[in-house]
Formats: sequence, C-alpha cells, structure tokens
Amino acid sequence: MTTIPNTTRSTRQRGEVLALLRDTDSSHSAQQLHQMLRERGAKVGLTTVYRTLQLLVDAGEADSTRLPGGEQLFRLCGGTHHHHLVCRRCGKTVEVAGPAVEKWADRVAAEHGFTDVGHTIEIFGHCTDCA
Amino acid sequence: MTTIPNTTRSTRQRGEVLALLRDTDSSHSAQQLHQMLRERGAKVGLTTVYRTLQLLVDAGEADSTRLPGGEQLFRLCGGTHHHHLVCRRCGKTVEVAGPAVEKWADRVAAEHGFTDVGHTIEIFGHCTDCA
DNA sequence: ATAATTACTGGAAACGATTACCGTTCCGGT
DNA sequence: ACCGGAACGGTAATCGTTTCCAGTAATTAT
Repeated sequence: MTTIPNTTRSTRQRGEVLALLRDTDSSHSAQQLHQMLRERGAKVGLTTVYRTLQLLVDAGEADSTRLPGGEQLFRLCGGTHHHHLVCRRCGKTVEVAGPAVEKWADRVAAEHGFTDVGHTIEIFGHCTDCA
Repeated sequence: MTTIPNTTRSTRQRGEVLALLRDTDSSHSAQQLHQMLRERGAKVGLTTVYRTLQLLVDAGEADSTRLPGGEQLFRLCGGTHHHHLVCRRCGKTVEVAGPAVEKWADRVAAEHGFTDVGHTIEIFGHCTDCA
C-alpha cells in the first residue's frame, strides 16, 4: 500500500536543486543537474534530484521536455501554458506562447471525436551561439 | 571501423514486419509489433524488428512518435510532412496536416535567431472507442 | 550452377535513463 | 527533547533500446 505524504518538507537538498535551477535559463537533464550540484559543492543524491524534479513538475513550478533521443530535460517556468524553443546543443530555452496553435490542436482532435486532449509541441534548433 | 552497407536486401523478416504494419492503422511499439508477429506465427527476432523499423523511418516510409513516457511508437505513413493524433489507450492514429502550425514554428524560431529548426507536434487523447 | 562476398539475423549481453527498495537521517509538531 | 513520518541516498532493479558476434542467407562474381 503506497502511502501518500500529506506534508511537504523543506530540506537542504530541495533548496540546492531549486537554487541551481534558478541560476540557469537553460534546460538540463537530471544527470547534468546532479553533476552541476556536485561541482558547486552541494551534496545531493541522484535519486533525490529525480524526486525533486518530479515534485516540481507535479507542482507546476517546473516542466520537462523530452529530446528526440528520449531523455528528459527540466527547467523552471511560469505557470501559464506555453511551449519551448530549445537549443539542441546547449539547452538554451525560450518560452513561447501560441494561442492559435492550442486552438488548432483542440479543434483537430475534436473533429475526430477525441476527448481528454493534450498535446506536445516543441521546437528544436541551434541558437545563435551554437550555430 | 564500422562498415557501411551499400546494398539493401529483401528478406523474409523485413517482409513480415512490413506486412504487419500494412495491416494496421494504429501506432505500436517495437515490442508490441514483435509480439503481434509472434502471434501470427512469423518468427522474427526483436532485434530485427527494431532494425527494420529504424530502416523504414530512415527511408521515410514510416515514422515514430514518442509517448510522454518515452517509448517509441511506429507506423507507416505518407511521404508528405504531417503530424499525428494518437489515442493514448489503443494507439489509433490519424494523420493531420497543419501548414499554419509549421509556419508558426519556423517563424518563432527565426525570431529568436535559431537555425536548423525542427519541431515535434503530437496530439494525444482518447478516441471514440476508448472514451 | 557454384563459389565468394557481404548483408542480415537473433539471442545474449550491454547500455543509459529512470525508478524501486530499504535502512538511515532529519524535519516539524507536541 | 521526543516521536512519527517525510526525505535521503546508495544499490539494485527495470525498461526500452542498442551492440556484439557467430551463424545464416541473399547477391554477385566465376
């Protein structure tokens, strides 16, 4: 029986992860973040990094995008619905809004009788620095 | 030194995979396809299924979409650029075109100086049968 | 046809990212 | 300070996928 916690505690590790995320405007994998934490001298286990990231995603404070290769990248982001423009090389990320696209997706789905509709829209490329 | 083949051979296994793909209009994972082949009595190794699917994707005869969970789904598809509306439950897939969305993606990327631009657009939902 | 060449096959082992386990640590309310 | 349970973190397991490599079979050359 999986027990569901009813409180969320503030720990040093969660603070370190959050602080690190606030110091960057790029998307990074959990493993990259773990390595970066180690480099700045913050001792946080890889497992905890994953857990914290998932927590943030669930709380809507961060979101994740998946590279074509399958690995997940994370970053903090605002609460409003948006999508991302991500540099394939360095991970630099720009939030973009596309109200028209949202509507298009919903309309297309509705036309085919689909319900509980969601969508995945990511734009990849090389940023000016990496081109 | 990796030797690159300069011919492509037609084998029973590749025929079986292709035949199976032609019998469905849904997206399936490599493992599902492998299982389906086994059920119809076609002996094809899982490795070969993966290899053949990748071959088809490279040749532009099939394409793959990635579920939020990370696993790859495959299906045959036409050569023109398009996106997919996929049922999360049964995999039923509809090809959809969105010229306006393509242009939007390219324009947004260009505005931020990104080059070599590509995008990922998938719509998920539950089809009429699975709702 | 037959032989020589080389792509293909497939089971097992390796892989990389992520998750589960579980004993230990430590946050937070009393 | 005490206690209960949330969180930690190292290790082992899982999952989808790829690599290895020795055996098989499709093509090409003789």
